[in-house]
Amino acid sequence: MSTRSATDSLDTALRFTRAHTAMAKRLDAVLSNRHGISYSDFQILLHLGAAPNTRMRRVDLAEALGLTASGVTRGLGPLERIGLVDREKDPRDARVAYAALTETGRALLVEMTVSAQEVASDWFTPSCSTAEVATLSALLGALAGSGR
Amino acid sequence: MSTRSATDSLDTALRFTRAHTAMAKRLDAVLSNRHGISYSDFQILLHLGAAPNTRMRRVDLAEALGLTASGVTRGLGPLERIGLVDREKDPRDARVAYAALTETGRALLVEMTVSAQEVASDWFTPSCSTAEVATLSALLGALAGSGR
DNA sequence: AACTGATCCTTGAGTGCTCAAGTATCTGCT
DNA sequence: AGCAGATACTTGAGCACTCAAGGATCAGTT
Repeated sequence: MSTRSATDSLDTALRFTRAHTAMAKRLDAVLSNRHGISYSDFQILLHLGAAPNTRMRRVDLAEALGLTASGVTRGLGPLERIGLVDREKDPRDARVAYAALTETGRALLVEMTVSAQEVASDWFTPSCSTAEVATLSALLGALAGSGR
Repeated sequence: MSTRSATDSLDTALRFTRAHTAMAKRLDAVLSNRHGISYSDFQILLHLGAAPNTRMRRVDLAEALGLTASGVTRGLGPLERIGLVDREKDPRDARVAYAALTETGRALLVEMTVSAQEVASDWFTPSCSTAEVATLSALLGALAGSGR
């Protein structure tokens, strides 16, 4: 019984990574082809776009994405270089460096969001009803929240 | 309406990767610490263990894992070197190289599976009931299946 | 029996992360 | 005022993949 449920969990975990691999590949392929930006970079832009003043501390960005601070530094590098994101200082705390969306960044984000919504919707639809996507979303939300 | 459902899909996709990142990290940390083998290597061993004669063609392994053939070659390298997996030839087709679990590989797999079941179970439990895990598993199975 | 195209696998270069270690700055205790 | 520890960020080395290209072998056609 408890054994049964444990093997179910492992099985679910494996399906989880299998499904996620497929989804991420699809999203990444379309976003890269259409906009020249990877799925992970898009995630960064999206979070910045949703934040007040479209800017965030790097540490908070890492927390929001489930990455390390290191990963955020690496990801932000190219985005700064191509002018989508700006580096801003905090006048009160010299340690922090904000990442802020530029005007071009905001514009690109809008376009990319349309593509991403389309891809995500197409990916879920054939196997899941709208209600099922909602269920999935709720479960994933709980798991992502407690994840750390 | 249709717009609403599209933004839900994107939101679900983001939660999906957020939750998966957290889960994979956890699994990886425990398996690496306790057995010195990463989560992705464990997945390879698991699939081999479930296959007839505990061996598979590399191409089939790639398909099962959702990876490219290239990724499988890279992952198998270290496992062969430390004696968990053997390379076997097909007498009828000189192109194919089977990956086969060794005796040590089978033994380690059994131990690792116990750890992995425990971690997976612990990870799902606080946020999901057993029934919810079952629902999740079914949805993910459908998505993973249609993924390609 | 040779030519064409598909299949299986590997390799070089590059991406996107990780951890561990290091620098700089801030905060609180004494 | 000064020191201790926490916090923010960066950097070097390394891991787990990817794609594109290439080599070897096989199966079907002529």
